[in-house]
Amino acid sequence: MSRELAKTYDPKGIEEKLYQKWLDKKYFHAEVDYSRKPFTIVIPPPNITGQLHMGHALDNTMQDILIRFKRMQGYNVLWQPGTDHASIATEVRIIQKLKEEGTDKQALGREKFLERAWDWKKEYGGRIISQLKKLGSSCDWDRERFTMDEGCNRAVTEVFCKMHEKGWVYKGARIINWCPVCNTSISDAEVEYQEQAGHFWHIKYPLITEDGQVSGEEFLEFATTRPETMLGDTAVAVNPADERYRALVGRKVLLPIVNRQIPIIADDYVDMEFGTGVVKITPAHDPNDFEVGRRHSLPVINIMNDDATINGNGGKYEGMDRYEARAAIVKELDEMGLLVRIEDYSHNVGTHDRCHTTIEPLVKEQWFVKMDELIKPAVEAVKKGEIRLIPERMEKTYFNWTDNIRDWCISRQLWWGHRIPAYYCGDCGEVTVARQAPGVCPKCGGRNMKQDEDTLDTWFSSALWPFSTLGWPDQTEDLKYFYPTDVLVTGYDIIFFWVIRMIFSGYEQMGEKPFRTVLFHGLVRDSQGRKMSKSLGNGIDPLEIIDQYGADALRLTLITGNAPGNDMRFYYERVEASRNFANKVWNASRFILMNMEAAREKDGREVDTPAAADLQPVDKWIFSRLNSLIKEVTDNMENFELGIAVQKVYDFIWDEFCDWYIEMVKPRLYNSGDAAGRNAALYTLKTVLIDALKLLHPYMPFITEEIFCTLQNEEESIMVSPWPVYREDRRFDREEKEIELIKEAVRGIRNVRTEMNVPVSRKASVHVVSADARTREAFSEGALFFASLASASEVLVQEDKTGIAPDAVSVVISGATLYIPFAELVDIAQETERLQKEEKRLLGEIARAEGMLKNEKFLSKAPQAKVEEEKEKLRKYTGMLEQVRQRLAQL
RNA sequence: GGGGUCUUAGCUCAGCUGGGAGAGCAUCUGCCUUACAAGCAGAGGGUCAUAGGUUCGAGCCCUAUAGGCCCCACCA
Repeated sequence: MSRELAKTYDPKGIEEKLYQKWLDKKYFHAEVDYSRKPFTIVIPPPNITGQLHMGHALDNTMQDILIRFKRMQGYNVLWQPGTDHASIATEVRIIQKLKEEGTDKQALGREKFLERAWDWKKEYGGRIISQLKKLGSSCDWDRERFTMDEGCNRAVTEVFCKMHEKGWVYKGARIINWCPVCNTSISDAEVEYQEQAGHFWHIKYPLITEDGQVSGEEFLEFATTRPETMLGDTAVAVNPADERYRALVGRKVLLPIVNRQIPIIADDYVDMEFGTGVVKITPAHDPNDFEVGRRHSLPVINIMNDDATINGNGGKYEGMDRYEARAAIVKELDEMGLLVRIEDYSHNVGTHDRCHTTIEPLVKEQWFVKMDELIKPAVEAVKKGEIRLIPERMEKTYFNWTDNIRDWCISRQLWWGHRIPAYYCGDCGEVTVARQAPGVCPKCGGRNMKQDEDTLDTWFSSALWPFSTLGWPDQTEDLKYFYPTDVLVTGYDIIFFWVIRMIFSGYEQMGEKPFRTVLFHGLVRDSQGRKMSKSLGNGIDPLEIIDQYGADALRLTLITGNAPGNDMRFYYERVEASRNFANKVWNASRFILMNMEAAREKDGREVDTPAAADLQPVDKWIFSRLNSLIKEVTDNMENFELGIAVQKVYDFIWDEFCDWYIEMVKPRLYNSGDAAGRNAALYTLKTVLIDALKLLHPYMPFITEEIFCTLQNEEESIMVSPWPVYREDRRFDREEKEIELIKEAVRGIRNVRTEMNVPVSRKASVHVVSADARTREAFSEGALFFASLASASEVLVQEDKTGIAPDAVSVVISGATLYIPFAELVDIAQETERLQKEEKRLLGEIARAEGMLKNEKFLSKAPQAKVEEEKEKLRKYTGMLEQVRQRLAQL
């Protein structure tokens, strides 16, 4: 920025220029350095299919704030970036594209398909990275990783093999969630339950009589929401305690259509209270039925193909879609007189969270991770506080999951992902899990080895991210130095998918937690509180916001006015407010620069450190205020209270620094012939501004950098400048109090003037009357700015009321009374009314304080400091009341 | 069914470990005061969902109730 500054801040151009500078200077780059303490964050790797959305913007802003804060504090910070191959999401997109081209996955073949996927990665994988850069993210891009790069692949294989050796990765035929559209199994976490209106079909099966005949009279009635699954029924169950059916247990019913005799079994799973107390059991297509089937050694009859059409076990329904079959079967049962009735029924249906297809529970051979042992250290870690979740309530969600955990189905019938390192011998059928493809079967020596066709759940590799990115499975220096990482910032929506899995993986593979703290944020919603989504078309593109208002404004908007873990609504008005703040900072800086320039011309000197005696009480006041701010903001940030911290900086800059301090020093800058005094003021302005900019920098990196460099007239970056620290020698309690008193006086006078419709331009003299010498001195010292702020033609400080017109307007503050003798316009009645109002207010205050102080229990139980505080207030208000009453008496 | 969370000014939300209710936007009134009208100076506006309880003292802690949102869960 040149010394000539535009009147309004325009982030365009500036942001790109500065980001390039930071890159050129390698400020983001981290190297192992044992002389400094590390601070590490691994990025939640965005999907290569992704475009930057508000959620990313929020997530990455938070991380960047922590990273920049810690960097300035002197930590050796590493923000490890990278992207995720997003197995299923990417594969679906490519399939879509193929479809548009009139071809499909099968026609292309695995190898060609993967080529296409890598092309995709090449083309779009970098897009989101460049978008993160626009946001100002200070990631170490030299270390950018990808979940399917060489190192991550090795990590995945290593973990799979190790856990297999341990018996924690196993293959088995279990009931899994099958997506018939994506044609793959999915894990429990990927199932999304949706309330759907459906039907309850009440059906009856004929009983088989004692002598093996189909009864024409006796039936067993039950209800189902999925009649088509009857094709795979292998039993009918009742509760063992159910008197109604006790005699029937052990007998059989005829499964209509299929004409199979199936047993009536007793199992506790059946709820006697629900429906007729009879449940049809389809082990192959219902998780509960599967368990029941295992307990009773029932056959498992799979009736469906992978595309959810009925297979050969469905007899004449073979080839029919599951819903077609449902209708046809209901019709046939009805014709057979076995359909009792149909009831409307609303129930939860499991759907695939990607495509929202109703999932089909199927029994299939899949790979699983055994969870019961693995999860233990992860539970302990959070229980013991070794890993801290913010906000704390997330622990409940966490434990809710860990307490009910089931084995994790990790194999996917997809091509884009980490192929499972299991090899099957075509000769003897031996399964070999190995880090390297075995050329021959270790059992029979056969050469007919084939690798498992399946790939791994995309979260399998994400779970290793905190250490795979640092070089694991090699024992690298990076790993030793940067691991465990410090903070993980992420949305609460992926706590199950990712956070928990990283935690147990960290303990299992590294023997150590992956991070100390998890900082959760909520969702960014639209202005009506709806989730931003493509289908609703209500998404707001962060890049457009950046383009229009600047990255700083966007970042500030996302961070303020919301508590950790809470969802927030996105309003343009709020971005405007943030933009306005940027402009405020810009203009305050412009003001200082202009005055520095003026002083250079007028006084022929640069701003330098003034003699202690040249610093006035106002200067000490703002230093003292800044000092407190530094302490509070630092504390808040250490405690991850990012929104609170920046709100304080905002208030300080706008209210205290701009609206008060700058206004207070103007007379000194403009009028004083005293170069030393001007220098002291400029020094204070500049010094305070620089520290305030530093506090603001993590939130608004661009504008703060631009101003910082201009102000110092040098290239040094604010992002590597030291974070301000609290200084005892900049604490000025007395000056703070005195300036606050003057502010109170100014506000009082402005109030009265506004009430009386006196324009600012009409000056009047102000008499400050106080019996306290120190107070008089304070007003005398501040007379110059006090006059300008209070529109006073002159300020007369005196011990008593001598020489003050009896009809002067008065303002009572604590410890002083101000008199403004307006020559003509004082309306006695109005003035009396005003003072009476004030009297009433003071009486209220006094009553409150007295009430507390008269309360014995308050006096004995409240902390002494609190009691003193109330006593002090009582004294203050009593004094003020006395003044007001005296004044009233005069009128 | 279990759990979480919210209910604070017209709107959107802050309010940390309990000690006199805040911000932004909106509204109203003055101001082009030589950094900023994306601004300045003022003003109005809240029984902090309801009912109890704990406490000297409750927006904050406890219990119940009402309403909203979210997550989890295999009731066929």
